[in-house]
Amino acid sequence: MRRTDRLFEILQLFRGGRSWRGRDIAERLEVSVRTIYRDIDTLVASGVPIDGERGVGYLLREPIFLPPLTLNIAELEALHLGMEMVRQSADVELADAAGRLLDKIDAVLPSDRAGRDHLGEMSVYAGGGGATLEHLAELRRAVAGRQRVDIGYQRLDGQRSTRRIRPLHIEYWGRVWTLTAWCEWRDGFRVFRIDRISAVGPGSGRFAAEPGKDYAAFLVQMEGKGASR
Amino acid sequence: MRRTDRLFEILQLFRGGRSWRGRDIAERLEVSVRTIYRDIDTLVASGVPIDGERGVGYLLREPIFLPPLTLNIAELEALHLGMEMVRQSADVELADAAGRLLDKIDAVLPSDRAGRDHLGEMSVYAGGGGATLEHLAELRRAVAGRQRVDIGYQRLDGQRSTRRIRPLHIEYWGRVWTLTAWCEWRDGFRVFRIDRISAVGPGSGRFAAEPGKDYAAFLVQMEGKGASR
DNA sequence: ATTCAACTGACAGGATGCTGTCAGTTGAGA
DNA sequence: TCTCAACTGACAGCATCCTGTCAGTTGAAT
Repeated sequence: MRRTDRLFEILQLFRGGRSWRGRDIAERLEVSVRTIYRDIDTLVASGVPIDGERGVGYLLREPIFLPPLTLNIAELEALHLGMEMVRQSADVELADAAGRLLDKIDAVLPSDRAGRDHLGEMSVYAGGGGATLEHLAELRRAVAGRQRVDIGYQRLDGQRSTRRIRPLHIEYWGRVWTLTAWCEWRDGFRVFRIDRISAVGPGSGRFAAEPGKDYAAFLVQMEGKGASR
Repeated sequence: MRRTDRLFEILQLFRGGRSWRGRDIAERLEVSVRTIYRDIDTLVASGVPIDGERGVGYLLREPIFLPPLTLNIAELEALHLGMEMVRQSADVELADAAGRLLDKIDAVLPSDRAGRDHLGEMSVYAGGGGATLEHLAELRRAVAGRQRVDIGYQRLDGQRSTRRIRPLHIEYWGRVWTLTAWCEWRDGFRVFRIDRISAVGPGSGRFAAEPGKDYAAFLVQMEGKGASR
């Protein structure tokens, strides 16, 4: 096997997410362990974020590897605009991630294209303040992990309530984030504005998808009502 | 010079934007033209979009080159979310560029991370329809190129007018796009909602930045009025 | 202090890649 | 049809890189 092919194979092993000892990689790829140590050195030197620890092995610190890409001007502008939109309108975790991604991009662009003023004569004012979205990140995780949660909610008329819900889907409407959920106490679908959710707590574990109470069923129900989305 | 260093130098030459003949590159890097033909073949084979034509030379079809990058999960989510926001809320040019960028990313991701459903249990509904933003792209260009334009505008009360303006800045507010301009007929700053601009025409060429009539002056004036942004 | 596995530096030998040259091909223009 | 520059295939010779081995180092655990 040629060296460049082997380097690629090592990256594919690491992409799987687990850690690998040098000796194990050597056996797998049928070379000496000395060769694997050199290969890992080469990958690290070219920027691949590999962590290694005696007794533990090696693994990729950041699992998503993008090979060299070429973009045109409009694609770079779209990237800058989109990251600014996320920085201002999503939760702090996604906003920070967008910022880090821009930093990575800026670090490798020529100096005439990098830098803070990457939007030129455009500005984004889409923020609603971090506080109103303090629960977005954990709700995203609850949706992804199919975890019931108990939420504290404050309706427009000021009335407060608590609900035990199955969070099904999150929507972004340009200024407002909403959560579509199945409410176990009202036994029906409800849509909550995330900026009015005042508390999120654990709500008795995970839930299984149940026909008639999932997001697909919600969409069918909404179509029946003729609601325009 | 080692070959890999020379390949990098060739990329740097192309990043300058002009075209280069094989013979000129060979002279510059002090190797034979045969070697340069091999180098260009190698760059093309690894995905660099180089165009070549007899008598013209070689140049980079897409001038922005990103070397290998590694991202974590949140950064990839931010990227997907941001590109979807652009696709739905910006003009067709930026929306298409965002789509192409996502296609490029998906093409190089492992299959478990690529694909259309990249937002998982989130949706973006930030579109206002392409028609209302039909002038955004040309206004972006007018701002960038400091070109006066004549616009047809329809105010909220239905009244229509035409204005000759110096377009200074574009703002995105989460649902609405606005254009900040110096209106030459009213001799003052005005802010126009881009979805209410019904026509854009050439407006007697370029304008020079004029103290008191640029975007910085506008911001000072807005601060004076205590307006909250 | 000792042990053991992970890791590194140095070396020899082999393998692979690279370069310039040259004859030939290609394509556009006259 | 001819000319000319851009480009390619083939070749020999050289240069560089890669690999496995082995002695030594390192660091954690005992």
